Amino acid sequence: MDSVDLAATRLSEVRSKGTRALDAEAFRSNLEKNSRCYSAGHQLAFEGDNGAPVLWVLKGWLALSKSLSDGQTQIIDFILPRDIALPGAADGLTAAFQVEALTDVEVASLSQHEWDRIKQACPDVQGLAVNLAAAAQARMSERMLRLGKGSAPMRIAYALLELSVRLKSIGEMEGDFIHLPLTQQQLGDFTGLSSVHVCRTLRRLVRNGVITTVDHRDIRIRDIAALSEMAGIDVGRLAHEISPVAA
Amino acid sequence: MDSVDLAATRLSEVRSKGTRALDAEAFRSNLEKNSRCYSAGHQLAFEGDNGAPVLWVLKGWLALSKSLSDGQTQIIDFILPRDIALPGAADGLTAAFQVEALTDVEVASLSQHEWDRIKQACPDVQGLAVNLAAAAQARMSERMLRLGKGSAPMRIAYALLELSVRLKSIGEMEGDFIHLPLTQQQLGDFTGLSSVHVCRTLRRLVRNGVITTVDHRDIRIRDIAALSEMAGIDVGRLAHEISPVAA
DNA sequence: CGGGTAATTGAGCTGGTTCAATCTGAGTGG
DNA sequence: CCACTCAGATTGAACCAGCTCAATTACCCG
Repeated sequence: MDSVDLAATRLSEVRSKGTRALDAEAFRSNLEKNSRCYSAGHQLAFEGDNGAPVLWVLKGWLALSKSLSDGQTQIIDFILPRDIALPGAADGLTAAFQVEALTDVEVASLSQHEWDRIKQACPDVQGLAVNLAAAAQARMSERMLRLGKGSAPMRIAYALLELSVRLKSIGEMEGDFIHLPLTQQQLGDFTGLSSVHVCRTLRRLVRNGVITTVDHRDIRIRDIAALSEMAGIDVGRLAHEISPVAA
Repeated sequence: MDSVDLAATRLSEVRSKGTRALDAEAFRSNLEKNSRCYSAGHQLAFEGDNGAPVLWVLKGWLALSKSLSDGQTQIIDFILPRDIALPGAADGLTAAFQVEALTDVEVASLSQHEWDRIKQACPDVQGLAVNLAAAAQARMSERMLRLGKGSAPMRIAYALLELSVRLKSIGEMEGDFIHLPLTQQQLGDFTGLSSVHVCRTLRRLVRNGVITTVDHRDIRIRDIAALSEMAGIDVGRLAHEISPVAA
């Protein structure tokens, strides 16, 4: 399945109520026309940039992050395949986030104007965007709760579960393995912890038999019940709350 | 100006591109029909409730919050007059937040179905919703950055500035005074701090002449430059990034 | 093999927490 | 007008989770 098919798949899921196929065609050609590849580590945009485009990820991971003046960085969200990143601030003019490719990525980049046009032409896309935005808000809220009030183990456990749920929903989870294209530093920027403490916390999870790690990047969840309890969440409920188009 | 006029005002701002006035009428009558008043402290919804309605706030403040099983609470966002709260999770079925009235409020409550209908009938409302959602995401992101990586003074300073910007944009800021209908406990739930530390941090701000407090609820910003620096933000830029319909 | 990045581990420090005592101010009833 | 009450604010003291600093190890790649 190539990457455009991936997006089309998600589209067809949404199109369950039966609207015009032509819209999907127009949209697909637009995506194809605009899609580009970038390699891991590439910066697609910086905070404060003008003319923030809409980014439709076909393949790979993006990180949306914000930084303080002292260089401390917080990863606000990960954008996975089939997701749409709207890095614009409320003024619609500047980017609210820095956007970095965490893996090699294939991304369709649309200007605000093109994006508006596509949404008009294709109600499916409009609906998909609304669903994806709701999912993004839901998972950000769960993270904020833990960022504000949770312990380090809870934050790490939640991050692993959130990502496993999201990967599973796009068919990129193999059994109970998740591949995280992240350094411990980045996992710390995501969970609001120092890289050192991420390491210690992960080691403790391994020692307790909750997870095992291979290669520092591939994590196997051995005891999902323990992990869920640590994260303070029921995995089934989480999947409902943060997955777009659960139906 | 009564509360429905308030909402209509915001609507007319958005309607600058000149669409049908009838839509606005239909929408107004729908709002009027559905608006209700609740008194401070009233719980409008609980996390996990079924059939989460859309809440259009005409008057007063709401808090959207989430809690851990040990009772620790994080306030995810405040909903101010003219804002629309979408407390639904991604599944569209259950509420992702607890919704509490912080003051006496007047709120129009719409079911998902009514909300969809209004958005269809009145593109202005659709556009407004998109703008408000973008603003909400932008301010949540700023807070996440500080929740993950900022010190207590930075979080408090940012919270004060965010709220002052938002109050100013709806004309509810009198000079350099902001009235916060919040206990220090709630301010702590918002900033991810204990109420004790909120108190200490506010006292320090007062001691340094950055703010003064009256009555524990009315805060006067005396040195906005110092507060901005502490928050790590430029107030003008913040206003652009988190204010819907800046134009 | 050398060089560089990321992970791991140890040691000590500190910002923010918890616990607990007191203080303040707005009601409330007599 | 005062005494009583109760929620919230304030302050002190002790504690600790997570941080920083620093050294070492593991791994990848040319």
